[in-house]
Amino acid sequence: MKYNEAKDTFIQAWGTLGSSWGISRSMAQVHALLLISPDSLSAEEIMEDLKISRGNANMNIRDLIDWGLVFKEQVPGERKEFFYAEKDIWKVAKQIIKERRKREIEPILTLLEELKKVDGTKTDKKHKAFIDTVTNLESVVDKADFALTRAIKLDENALVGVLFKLFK
Amino acid sequence: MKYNEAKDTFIQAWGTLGSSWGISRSMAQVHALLLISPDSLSAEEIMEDLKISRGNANMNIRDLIDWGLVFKEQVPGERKEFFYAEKDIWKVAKQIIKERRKREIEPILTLLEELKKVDGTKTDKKHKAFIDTVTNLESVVDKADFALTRAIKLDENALVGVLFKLFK
DNA sequence: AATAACTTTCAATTTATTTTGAAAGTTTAA
DNA sequence: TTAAACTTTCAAAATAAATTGAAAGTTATT
Repeated sequence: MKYNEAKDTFIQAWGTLGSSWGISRSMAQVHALLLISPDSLSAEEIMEDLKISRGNANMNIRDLIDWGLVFKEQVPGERKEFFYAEKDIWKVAKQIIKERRKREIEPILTLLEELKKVDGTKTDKKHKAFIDTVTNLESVVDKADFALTRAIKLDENALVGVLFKLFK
Repeated sequence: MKYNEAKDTFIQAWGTLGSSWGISRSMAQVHALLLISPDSLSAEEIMEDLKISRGNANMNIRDLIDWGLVFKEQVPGERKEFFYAEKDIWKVAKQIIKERRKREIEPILTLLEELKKVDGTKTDKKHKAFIDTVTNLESVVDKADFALTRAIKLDENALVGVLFKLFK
């Protein structure tokens, strides 16, 4: 396979995968492009390469910076900004977990805590089922949260090592 | 908070969370409704409760069955089908991981393996960066896959126990 | 302080996804 | 075997999300 074909396949696949995880296709594609670029790229280059508009490029670059996955850089002698991605995929994964935890897990736990306070009596079947589900859900989310928080403090191999030992 | 308010809040929140993980709002809502229902529900009841069309209800129920999260049941003396969800959230989580692994992780690993074969020489900077990213990505996805495969074989508390020990 | 280089914004548009609902299909019961 | 009960399908419509691009905003240069 030629380089350009492989590159396009990669960017396209990353975009598709992104969509199925709630990340916009363009954002995933900008990320993919920066992941495989040895040098940092300007907004101009990203637009041209992915054939997207200036506004789209700008917005997705900003979002990636917000997610802590992309950084900007000043190149001496150049006025415009250049962007590069964190290349260490384990760091990338940890960063994504960290952000989603903050954006999604925390609010959900707050909500579940609130929902447990619903009015009702033990004898009401619907009330009981509701409390049971919410309580069980909170317990699992809580434990997953704990596990993830610990996992992202480990290095790439340690987590696997731990789980491996458990099954040896 | 009154039961009905809590119920609606829960269903609505679950729908929103679903959207941000690539699951359609309705599908997540049908799931949420079944999770908190003490009894199994007919398509009719689901449609009415969530105010969605027959086609939409049918389709999302089928998808949930495909995902292994919902089951159908025949109620003696009734012609229509009734549906109920797996209530054990740890089992639900394991099932979702299992399905996403099959649907998404496996194809990605196949693709990455393929992309490593791209033509090029060691001296080409772009080629090298591409191979590095793909290789690193494959290594992380592989390890995550391994970790997840092991994790879903554990019970709800064991995983937390393992990670806890590691940090004690 | 004027201009050029560059970045950001956002209303309008396009594209993608979800939902509807009526018709077709299927199953069960009389 | 007919009809009623129920389920599935799918083209059209509605909704939601992403994208465009031109104008406004900002910053650096002369």
